[in-house]
Amino acid sequence: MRRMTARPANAHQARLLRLLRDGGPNSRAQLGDQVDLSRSKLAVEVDRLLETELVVADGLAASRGGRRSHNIRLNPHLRFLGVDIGATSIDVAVTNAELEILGHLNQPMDVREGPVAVFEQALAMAAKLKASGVAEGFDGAGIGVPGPVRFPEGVPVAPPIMPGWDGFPVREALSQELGCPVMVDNDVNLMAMGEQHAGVARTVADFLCVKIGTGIGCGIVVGGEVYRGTTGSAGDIGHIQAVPDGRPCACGNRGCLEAHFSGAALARDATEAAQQGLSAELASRLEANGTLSAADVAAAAATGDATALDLIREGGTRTGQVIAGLVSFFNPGLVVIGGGVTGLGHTLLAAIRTQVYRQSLPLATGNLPIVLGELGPTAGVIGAARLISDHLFSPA
Amino acid sequence: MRRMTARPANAHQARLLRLLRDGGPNSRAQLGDQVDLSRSKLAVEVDRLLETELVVADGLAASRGGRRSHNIRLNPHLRFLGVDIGATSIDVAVTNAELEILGHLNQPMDVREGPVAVFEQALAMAAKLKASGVAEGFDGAGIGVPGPVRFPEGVPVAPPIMPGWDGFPVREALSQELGCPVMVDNDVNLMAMGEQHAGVARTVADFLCVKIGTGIGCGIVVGGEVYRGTTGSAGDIGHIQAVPDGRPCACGNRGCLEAHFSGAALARDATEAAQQGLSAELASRLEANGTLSAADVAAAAATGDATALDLIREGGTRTGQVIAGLVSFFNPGLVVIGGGVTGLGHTLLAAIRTQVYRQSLPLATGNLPIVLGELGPTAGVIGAARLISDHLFSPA
DNA sequence: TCACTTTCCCCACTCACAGGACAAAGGTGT
DNA sequence: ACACCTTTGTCCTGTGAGTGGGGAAAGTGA
Repeated sequence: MRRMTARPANAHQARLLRLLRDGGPNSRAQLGDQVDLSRSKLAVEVDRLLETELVVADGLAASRGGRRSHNIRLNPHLRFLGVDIGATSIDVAVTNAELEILGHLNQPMDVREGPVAVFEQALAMAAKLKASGVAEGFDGAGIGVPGPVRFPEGVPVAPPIMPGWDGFPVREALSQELGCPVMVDNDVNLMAMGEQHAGVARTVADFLCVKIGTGIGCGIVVGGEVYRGTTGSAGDIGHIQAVPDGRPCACGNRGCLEAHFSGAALARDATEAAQQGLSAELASRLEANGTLSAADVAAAAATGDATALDLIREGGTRTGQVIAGLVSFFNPGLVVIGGGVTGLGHTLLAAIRTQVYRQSLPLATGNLPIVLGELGPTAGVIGAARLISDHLFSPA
Repeated sequence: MRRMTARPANAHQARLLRLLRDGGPNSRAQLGDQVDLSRSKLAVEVDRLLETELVVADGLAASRGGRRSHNIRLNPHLRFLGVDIGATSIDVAVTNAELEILGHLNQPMDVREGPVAVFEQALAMAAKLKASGVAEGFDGAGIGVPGPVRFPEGVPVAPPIMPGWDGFPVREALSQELGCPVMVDNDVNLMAMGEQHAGVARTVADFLCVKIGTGIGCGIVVGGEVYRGTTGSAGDIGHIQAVPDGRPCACGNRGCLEAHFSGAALARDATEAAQQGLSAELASRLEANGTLSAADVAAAAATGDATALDLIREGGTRTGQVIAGLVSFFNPGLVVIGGGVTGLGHTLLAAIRTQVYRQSLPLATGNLPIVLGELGPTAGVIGAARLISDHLFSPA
């Protein structure tokens, strides 16, 4: 099929496309109820959208007590590609225009191998998804990378954990390679957008999305829009000092949150504990695999291992301390916890909650839910699809 | 003179009013250059504004090489009242529509005497200004209070340092009393708006404005708009933990920033140091006045008193620690330091800068100015006037 | 079958706005 | 002083967006 290249010609059309994306197929009449337009005007705009083939007519809707309405839906052939590049793995997914995942692949991959190798891998995964029949081509792609991004240009800037990525023209290169529009953002921002679109944050305008993976980052949503900061590094909370004169961190300071708790730090602590004989459970796992990861700690905690539980609780407390500060400052309506370590589940969440509710003022925490992300590993790719669809579904 | 009651009828008129407010009197032609409207349309809107008497014609402008243009300016009789209620004093000022201060009064007053007494005082000061001839009445008033505010209703909520203010209908009561529209906001937000309008933050979209007075608060500006948080308590950074297991704070926790550094804490520390004989300078001042304030510490520091300098430096370091975290999180384009303790001047600023530049990542601090507020005690009242003028200069 | 509802299409009418023509008012060079 | 250009303000008309009504089409329920 020929790829879509049309864009909405005006704000009305953009509005309609987003309604169809977020609300699914809809009758003309129902659309009319949601946008403040006269019936005639609505008909004109819908007809124009039909001409561009961005939307298609799709049979008749159920009657609401009178003449049945024609259903309108986004073109079912539209396909978005969502790529979420983590520190140690790549997620690639294909969605339709309603951002429903049609196919999803995950592969381990070290981001430090550099942009060329990583994107070769990602494109191979995309090709595999194509071959499986869920897509014939892509109308747009969203890319998440684990570091700060100069958003308008789609270029990573000075990413600490991604040597070799600084200044790599991700957007341009992939746009060329894929032959479709591409948008690039920080992976944490995409997770926030994912949870906002299809997860726990659907109804909240201002919230924080804390992603604890290999590192720690925080997506900031203000008034329904991702806030990226002056240089695109907003939400970089991994290097906030959590412990005065604490552990040395790769960034050169001491006591950074990331140095005390993160996927990497947790694995290191667990290994140390196992070697010191503090936990038989962890020690046996270390012997079995040769290394320990956050997942091992989660598993050990699930068996009731006291050392593992302590590690999680202490990490949660540290994280909670930092989040408490952010809550006082930002007064969000919701805090979402996500990322690789969500496997640590309730133990972690409880520790974070305890610390936040203890340290922040009642006015800010009074009605503040702190919850785990709902979408798990799909949050990033859904957010990526959402990113590019927001871009494409806005007036040209 | 009859008070203005008109409001702009549409977004174009609102835009023009704001241009005239921020840019001063202007010719019709120059306005046309700034507002992407046809000359005919512009003429119509300007004529309508002239009819409402919100703006007046004002002679001829200088020639730009052809026929001279007529000057347009906001009605010179418009008057806004700005009231900034601090913890220990009240500032009241009258501005014209261009937000230039025409008269300004300051009086000590303890906010804990309650809203009735405080507003009686504030209204008396407003009356005094009227009597001095700078205003015959007010077309709008902005009020700043030192605590969180439910912004749409203009009602303080659970203000820690203002017992008796919780739920007091400030906006409604003052609107009745003054007979003009009133908007109420947190004093820190108003300071931020003041610095944005007429101070150091004129050209910055995203910045933080840290006010260190009796307490510590932080105004947050995102995309040129003040961000207030879900419940209006955003920016309440005084109770972020700065010192683990530090001093007990009135809020019930330990180690809050405010407990370690603020006007109140500084006065306490200085008194203690004087009593312990650590500083002859402070001791003599204590003997002279009976009490010590932040201003005494500033004066002592100016004479080179080591103890006073140490107190300031330590406080600046603490504050810097917290700000460093906020900078990592928020990635602002500017940090403004203001409030009562700006008298501590460069010593404080240097300590804060050192700490922030040391603790935050280069990407966030790379091009981050940290400066003192430019407007001093007038920032609050200018911000208050700006608040109400923003309200009045928006489509009804 | 009939009365009623809902949806959809068509058309005339309103209104905002742009943009051109022109006059008024001022500069600039000879 | 004069011709000529530039800028500004006003008037007027054309255009295109959008509204709202009328009525046909298509359905429901009694």
